[in-house]
Amino acid sequence: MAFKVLARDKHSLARVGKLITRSGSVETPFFMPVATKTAVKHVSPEMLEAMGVNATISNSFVLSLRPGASVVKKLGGIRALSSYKGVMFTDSGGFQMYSPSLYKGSTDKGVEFKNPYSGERIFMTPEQNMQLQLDLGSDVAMCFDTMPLIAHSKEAVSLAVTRTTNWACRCKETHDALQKKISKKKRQLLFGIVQGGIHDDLRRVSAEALTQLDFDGFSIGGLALGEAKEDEYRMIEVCQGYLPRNKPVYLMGAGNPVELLEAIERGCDMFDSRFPTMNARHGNIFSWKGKYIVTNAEYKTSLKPLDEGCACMVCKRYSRAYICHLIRNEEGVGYQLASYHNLYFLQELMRRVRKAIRAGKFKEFKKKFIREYEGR
RNA sequence: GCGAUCGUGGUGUAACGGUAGCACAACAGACUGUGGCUCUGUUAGAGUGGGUUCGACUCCCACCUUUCGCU
Repeated sequence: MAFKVLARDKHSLARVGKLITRSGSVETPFFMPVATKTAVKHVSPEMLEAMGVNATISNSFVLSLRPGASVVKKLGGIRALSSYKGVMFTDSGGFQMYSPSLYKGSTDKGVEFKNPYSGERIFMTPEQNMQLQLDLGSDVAMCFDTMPLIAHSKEAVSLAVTRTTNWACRCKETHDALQKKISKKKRQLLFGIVQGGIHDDLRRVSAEALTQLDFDGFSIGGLALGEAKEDEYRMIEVCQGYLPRNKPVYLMGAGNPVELLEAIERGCDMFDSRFPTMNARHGNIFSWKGKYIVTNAEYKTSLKPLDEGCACMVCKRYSRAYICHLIRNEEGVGYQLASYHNLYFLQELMRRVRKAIRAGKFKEFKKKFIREYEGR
């Protein structure tokens, strides 16, 4: 069993659980930073450990380009490469269909990508992707999915759902076969991904089909990409109506603090996003009193910490003025300090959420947080 | 002193006898399973004075200014 529920909220689907992998377990709900090439931008594995981040997600497709699967395999996997101690996820690369510079096209067989470094074309099948993620040695792998764009027609999204389901079967079959000789406790976990855009019926079709396969967890993909928040939350609700309640649910790509609480209330257990680190690089700071932009002129001379309610290493020591100055002048340390703070903020938010759920006070916690964060 | 030359937002520049455009900077915002990328708004300009003209940043004159040359 890769997942255990430890506590449930009485008034919603919110819950505290434990994701158990071969490299350790992580309490849910949790947020994992994006470490595409096994590094969170500007934040070392050591710093992640210091702030209590015990899971990250890297990108198998990007790692296959550099340093390459054979190099990583020779080293003994991405943990040996990075020496990060937490649980390591890998994403398949399906999301890179979203990137015009990498994605060329796809068929029922697989996806054609372009290697941006060499220009050469790469054709990747679900089977190859499973082998790749095993070679990289992550603790949790994601299915190779087909990512419909928001702008796509319902017909196109429907085709993406069919293909994603088909590929999920192939991923599961390949993944099982490749790990047949490995003991259950030492196996890499595999999550299926629900697609379906913002269409209730397509989400249902996708979720029901995936549920037929015995995945270790289920991801909800294709959201948090600019659609209306009400559509996003409704899609989560639709998916949750068909996904098994004894498996972890992973909302992919979500990283906005309020959005995380809304998703947790609707039964989601885990999240990843570049939102906190990307915002940090652009000077956008998360705080308990809301998001603000520290590079704005008014902070040039502010000696306050980024967030007066924060206990992180950055807030204990550095001023807004310093970080404002560093980021304005493109100093890497500025990106690092802001990224550290934003990631710490989400970690602390998740800690408080777990505590509130355990205490039976999730709804009150959420209400209070949103009121203060959004200033109303 | 004489001659030539230059003068357009904070900076660098463009066009034109008929609404002064662009880039950077500044100011504000966006960003959600690659990207210190990128995107979106906003502010802000004709050296001074006169003349010609329906109309002048544009043509003419004087002064001031820049740069160069000559004595």
